[in-house]
This record gives sequence, C-alpha cells and structure tokens, in this order.
Amino acid sequence: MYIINHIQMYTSLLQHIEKFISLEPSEIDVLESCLNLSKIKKKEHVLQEGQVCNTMYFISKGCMRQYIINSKGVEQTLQFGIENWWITDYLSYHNHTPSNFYIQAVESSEVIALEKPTLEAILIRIPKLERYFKIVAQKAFGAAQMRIKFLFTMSAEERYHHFSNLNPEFVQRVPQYMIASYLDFSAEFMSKIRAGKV
Amino acid sequence: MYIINHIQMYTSLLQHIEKFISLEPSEIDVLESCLNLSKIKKKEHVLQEGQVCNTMYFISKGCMRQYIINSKGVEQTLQFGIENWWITDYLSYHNHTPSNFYIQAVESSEVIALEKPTLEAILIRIPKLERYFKIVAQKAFGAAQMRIKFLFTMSAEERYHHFSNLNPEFVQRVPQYMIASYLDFSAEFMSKIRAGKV
DNA sequence: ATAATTTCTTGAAGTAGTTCAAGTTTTTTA
DNA sequence: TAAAAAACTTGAACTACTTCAAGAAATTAT
Repeated sequence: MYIINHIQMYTSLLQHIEKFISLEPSEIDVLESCLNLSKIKKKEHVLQEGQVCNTMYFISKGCMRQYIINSKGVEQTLQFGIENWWITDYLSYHNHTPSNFYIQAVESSEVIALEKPTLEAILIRIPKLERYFKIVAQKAFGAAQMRIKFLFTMSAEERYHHFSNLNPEFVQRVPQYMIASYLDFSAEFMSKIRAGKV
Repeated sequence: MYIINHIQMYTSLLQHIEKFISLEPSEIDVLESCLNLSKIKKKEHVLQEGQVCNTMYFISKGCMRQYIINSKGVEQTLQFGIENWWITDYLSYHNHTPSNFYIQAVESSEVIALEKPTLEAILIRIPKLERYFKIVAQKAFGAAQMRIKFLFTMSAEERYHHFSNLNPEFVQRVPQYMIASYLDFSAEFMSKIRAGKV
C-alpha cells in the first residue's frame, strides 16, 4: 500500500523522463528515494526577486508562473508552467546570482522541488539524466524563440486569439490580467478584445 | 605541422566545452576526428524557412543570425550568434518539423556544423557531452527569459542604450536595421534615437 | 449569507511607436 | 574608380496601443 502510493506520487515525472530516455528499475529506485512532493498553496512564492535560485521545480499538478514587477509596480508574467513542465531561473541557478524574477503558484499546486546539491548527486548516480535535462532545456529554448516570434509578428488581438485557440482550457483557468501581461498588453485592452470592441 | 593546425582549428570549441566539463585526451581525439570547420560567406544561408533543421552550428568566428520575414516582407532578427555560441532551430531539430526561421551569416564566418547523426554518434562515445549541451541550452533559455523581460519593461530608447552599452563593439559590426528589428522597433525609429530626435 | 477582496469592464484622452516617401550616405562590386 | 547596391536619415501623418478613473461582477473568506 505504501509502496504503491509512493510510486504513484512520482509517476508524472518518471513518465516524463521516460518519454525521452529509458531508465533501469534500479535507477527508478534511486530517483524515487531522492524525490519528494511539495504542496504549494495558491499565491505562495517559491522564489522572490533578489534571492539566488537554487532549486528546479517539476510541476506535477497545478500551475505556476514566473513574473516580474515593472517600474510602474505592475506584475508582468514572463512564463507559465503547468503539469509536466519544469520551472526555475536557470541564470540565477547557474551563476549563483540574485534572481530577477518571482516564481509563484497561480493555483494550489504539487511540485517536485530539486535542490541543486540533490540534483547534482542524482546526476552523478544516473548520468543519463543529463540527456533528459538537455532535451527539456533545448525544447524550452525553442519554445521561447517561437514566443519571441509571435510577440514580434502578431498584433495584440492576434496574439490573444492564437493563444486562446491553442490553450482554450488554460484561458478559463487563470486570471485574465496574467494572460494579458504574458501576451504583452494591458488587462484593459484584453477586456476590449474579448468584448469585440477593438 | 598538420597536427598543430588541426588542433588549432577546433580550439575554440574545445575550450568552450572545457569551461563546463573536462575531457580526457582520448575524448579530445574522438571529437577532433568528427569535427570539421566550414566557411560561410556573408549573407549565405545555412537554414531556410520550411526546411527541417538537422544541424547545430558552433560559431568559431564571425556572426550569424536567425530571422524571420514578417507579413509585410520585412526581416526581423530573433537571435544573433557570435564567437562561441551555438545556433540552430531546436524545435525543428527535435521534432523534425519545418523551421519557421532563416539562419544566415551576417559576416563571413567559420562554423563547426554538426549534423544530427554525427552528433548522436559523438554523444554515444562521449556521454559526458550531454552535460555540456544541457548547460549550454539552460543558459540560452535563461538569456531568452531576460530578453523577454527587457522587451516587456523597457522603452525602445532604453532597449537601444542598454544593448549598445552591453555590446558597444557589436553595434559597430552589424547593420543598424538588424539591431533595430532584434530590439523590436523600426530602423527609422532607431535612426531617430541615435540622432537624439526622440 | 454577507462582507471583503479580487478581477473585469468601459470610455475618453494621450503617446510611443509605425509607416511612407524621398533623399543622402556608405559599402560593395566590377 | 565608377556604378550599383545597401544602409541610413528625415519629417509628416497616422494608429495600436496605454493610462486613468470609476463602476460592475465574480470570487473568496467569515
């Protein structure tokens, strides 16, 4: 009973890893012994601007976001993370420099938080995971490039429709003003787009 | 004589790799036997929109850029790559899908072009390189996040000054209209910023 | 259920940028 | 070294968005 629950807890991460590489049963054991699931309450932060980011978060349930507060005091979402995404500030993580970002739960979430020393220890025991993290990062970078392309080439209205066509359920799930800032326009303008007043 | 030249050819990539991981002499031999340097002439393309991107390029000399052509027929630069950067379309590379981008030499350049089958063969012989590519991709993603932050929070003029303070030599090196599109404003507006007419 | 808080909407006024078109300067090519 | 091509500049007219302020609706907490 305990074991079954234990295994189920990490199913999402293990399944995600096994999309890209295959693990031996012994490696799965090692991984499971090192992982633990944390619950993050809605609006709780796992990273604040100015802190060094020392942790990678795998989202197994819920939704997180990375945001900044601009010079006018308004929050601007740079990145959302949902089930099966990793979220962290890689620059702060690698360079041990204070982060420019906040990372916060948009809704109550479950994450696997991997501290740098733990992760490095896992990578020494299962070097093949380097490949997994390589692929994850390369795909994330590719997605960031596409995001910049969309920001450059589409009008605000086009960005909204494109995004909500691709993620219809997501648009229901999170506050509009977060999506507006993610798409780089004001919450007021988003309201007008939705009302067809533009 | 031959050997010395041969080694010198790949110095920049080997040095870059050894910033992040350490290689055995035998591994260096393997690498050198698999690499070759290509010269790309100014304005020559190594990737065209619609092609599947099957190659990663390490820039050992010169400057490359990734760009799109927008709906008005204007080129918009999404990414520059200079000495010691990798450039590719990771999404097309991983998913075997047609690329959205052009990759072109801004000035005559020397690159180490690694085709996917060659690279995969190298990674099997030197698995530790997975870690190198992981770190490269994670840092690139971190840089992309900062880029989005700057696009979101700074005015056109601030972006221009920020960029030219960080890269004074670079601004001399490449045409202004490419920098303007990289910073997401028009070439005309950049001209006015530089003239102090704004 | 009620109050408190958060999120969304609306219109009016303002502005940071774009677009266009034409001319000038610089760089490249033959 | 002349001609052609590429890159840069300028001003005038325009527009896609922002900002502000106030109220309405939805959600959350008690």
